[in-house]
Amino acid sequence: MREFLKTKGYKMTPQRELVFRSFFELGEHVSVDELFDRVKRIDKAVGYSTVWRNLKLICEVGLAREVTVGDGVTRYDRVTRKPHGHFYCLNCKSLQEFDLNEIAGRLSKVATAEKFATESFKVEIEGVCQSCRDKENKKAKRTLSTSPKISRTKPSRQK
Amino acid sequence: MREFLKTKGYKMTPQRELVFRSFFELGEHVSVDELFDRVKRIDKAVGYSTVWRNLKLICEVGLAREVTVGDGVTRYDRVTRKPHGHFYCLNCKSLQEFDLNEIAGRLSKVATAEKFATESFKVEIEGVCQSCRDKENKKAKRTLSTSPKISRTKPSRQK
DNA sequence: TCACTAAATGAAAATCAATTTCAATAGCAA
DNA sequence: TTGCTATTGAAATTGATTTTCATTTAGTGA
Ligand SMILES: [Mn+2]
Ligand SMILES: [Mn+2]
Ligand SMILES: [Zn+2]
Ligand SMILES: [Zn+2]
Repeated sequence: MREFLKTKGYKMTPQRELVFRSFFELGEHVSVDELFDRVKRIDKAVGYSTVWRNLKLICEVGLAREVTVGDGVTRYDRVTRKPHGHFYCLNCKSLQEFDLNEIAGRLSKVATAEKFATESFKVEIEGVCQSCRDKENKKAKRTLSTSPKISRTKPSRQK
Repeated sequence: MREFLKTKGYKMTPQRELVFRSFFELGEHVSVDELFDRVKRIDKAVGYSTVWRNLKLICEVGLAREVTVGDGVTRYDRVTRKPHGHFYCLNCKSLQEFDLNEIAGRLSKVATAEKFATESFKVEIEGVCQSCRDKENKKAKRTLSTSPKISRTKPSRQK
């Protein structure tokens, strides 16, 4: 890792080391805040901007990609294996991955047909995950009179 | 229109009328700022928040959808005909649409297989559009020595 | 080992789109 | 008309992201 960065003109520092390691431990769909919390648990002197900058760097060198699902918080997704799309649960805000190889093929064709030089795909399915629907069903059984539907309102940017 | 809104408990006002009309005139992939500018040209007394709120309302009543391409600016897309995906040119930031009916079918299958209750799809192809590549090629012919590649850097949120 | 230089850091400030607040205004139903 | 409520516009707030800047540090090579 140190060597890898050195060839690109970057230096290795304890903070960078920690941020990188923490990111790869956390794995998928990590937000800056989540990573910052994680890093702070080990070294509370590390600054937010350091975490942010190193997350950007991880993307810069091609080890992660930004994922924006429209809830106002950018997540960072480790670049591994084959391309994948995301299920985004509007209720619990979780992300699940699904394979994209079949669909990617079709998208490539479309892009070629339209003379578009593809850099990447972004495929997202918004809806409600099974776990949320199960919970909802249980609740519905208890409360037969009213129908407390799952709120599918788009989340506000505020906490 | 007035009647349509009335049934949902909304009132019609000159400002609302103007915002709605302007939105449908502009058509596709409109940002709040763009719409605000347009509206202001006709009535400069209309406030930004009024435009914003009415754009939200247009979505609320199902006439438009938000489109987020990851450049930090939400666009609003008139809901028409069949579902479509977007080409997003990383160079000129333009959006082009492409048909999604074939791909949508596959996505539905994937969602069903994973017990996910789909609400909507979001399919985006990032890359460089033909027009941008043409310009680039012309430039390359003139300047044979250097190679002034198109910047594919993700745009900053700042103006 | 030592000194030098560019890169990196942390705190704070700035930016920016999005959203809310609030007092004043204006639809519209009765 | 009257009264109630939705709507408006300006300004303030929010929350994520990004930059600034003074200081520290990694890596280089004498
Ligand atoms: Mn992922
Ligand atoms: Mn569109
Ligand atoms: Zn869920
Ligand atoms: Zn272009």
